[in-house]
Amino acid sequence: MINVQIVDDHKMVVEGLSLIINESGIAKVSATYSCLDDCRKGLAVFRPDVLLLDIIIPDGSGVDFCAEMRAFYPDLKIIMLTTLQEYSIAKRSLQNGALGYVLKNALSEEVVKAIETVYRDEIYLCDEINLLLKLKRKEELILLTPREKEILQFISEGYSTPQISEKMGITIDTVKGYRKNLLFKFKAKNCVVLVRSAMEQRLI
Amino acid sequence: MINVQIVDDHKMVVEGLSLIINESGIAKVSATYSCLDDCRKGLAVFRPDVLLLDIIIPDGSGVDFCAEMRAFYPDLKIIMLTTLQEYSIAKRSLQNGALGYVLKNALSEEVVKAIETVYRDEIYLCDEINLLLKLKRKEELILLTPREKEILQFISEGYSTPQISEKMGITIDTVKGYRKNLLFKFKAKNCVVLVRSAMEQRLI
DNA sequence: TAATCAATCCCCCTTTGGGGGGAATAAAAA
DNA sequence: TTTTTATTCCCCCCAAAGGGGGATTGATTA
Repeated sequence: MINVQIVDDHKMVVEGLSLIINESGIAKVSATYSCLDDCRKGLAVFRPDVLLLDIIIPDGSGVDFCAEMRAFYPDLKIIMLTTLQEYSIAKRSLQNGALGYVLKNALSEEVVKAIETVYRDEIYLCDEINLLLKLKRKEELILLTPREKEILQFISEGYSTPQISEKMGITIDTVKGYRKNLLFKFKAKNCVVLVRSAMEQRLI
Repeated sequence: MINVQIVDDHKMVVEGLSLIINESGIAKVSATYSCLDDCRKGLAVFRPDVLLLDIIIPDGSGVDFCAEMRAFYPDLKIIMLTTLQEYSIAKRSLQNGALGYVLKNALSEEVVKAIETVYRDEIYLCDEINLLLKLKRKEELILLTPREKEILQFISEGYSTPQISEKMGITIDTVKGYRKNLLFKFKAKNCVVLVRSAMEQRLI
């Protein structure tokens, strides 16, 4: 019997999912958490074989949490369970050590299949994500430096270049340089598109 | 026995929810749909007492669909079932004739309670939304004219004022006028904030 | 050691954005 | 009928954005 735990703040998903997993006969849900902090504490006490992990969680990002838990518990198999059908998120998750990626609009049986697969230490991706990864394999992930993230954040809050330069204690020209570089990295024709892309990739 | 149908593209939610509603003994799920178009066809054939309606659906907006269905079937009770804990969405839903608003991170029992309540033609709001509506009662909803929506869309796609004027066949000055008006309506200091707010309110 | 890269700064220039006004038209609502 | 509202257009002006080119430091990495 595979020991499974779930992190998701949507109680309805958790309840429905638990029912289905427990009835499958091959796995059972030993604990559920609605936030990352609870999960952190729970895993320290009682460690499951497989962790089903949502990405949008009130107290943090499931993607980052994935990397954190993999560092602590290298044997833990993590399956991302999310509504986000986006290449950048899926790729980031896999880079952070997730073994599975299942969309919430998949059938529940798919979760059971995913649990079995990652338990054998194999990767399980639902069809939609598999396709996305194949199609967009060439597209590179946008990696931002800390300074770039700061400036992106200020831009998205509507601050102008002079205002940002004052807030950060650097010259206007430096800020301008970062702006240009951000536009280049995102292939965005202006700040509006830049912020929109960043929001869609959950970088803001 | 209250007759319930569900529209939600997250099959896991639908499956879990159906189990719980059917086991409650007071309601049963007679059909489920994963898109609005299926639901439109289904309701024409077999009409339930209560419709549980997600807001983010692949082929359209649950909020708009709510108004559409209420026009066709005035007796149909609609409960919005969503992850969106946002004032503007909740208010828009109620204005469009929804009788209930339940967050997906509520307990499943809350859905059963909501079904019973709206079946008696009373309004059911989960606590979080009730609080939001009380707190933000003064904040006015942003209503956009068709032309404003078009221009907002173009702005969010990164087009400049001259480009928009060309695309729409109106002068640059007219587009400028709309821009200024949009900034005013959203109380946004520039286009970046405008688009960000619009995205957060799902107007884009 | 040589090469990268993040972070900082500088110059040039043109286009776009945004704040301030105002006004005509036609349709819809009061 | 009067009033509101959506749509359209016009003026002025300045600040900000964005495209192009560059350079220097210091840390990390190959």
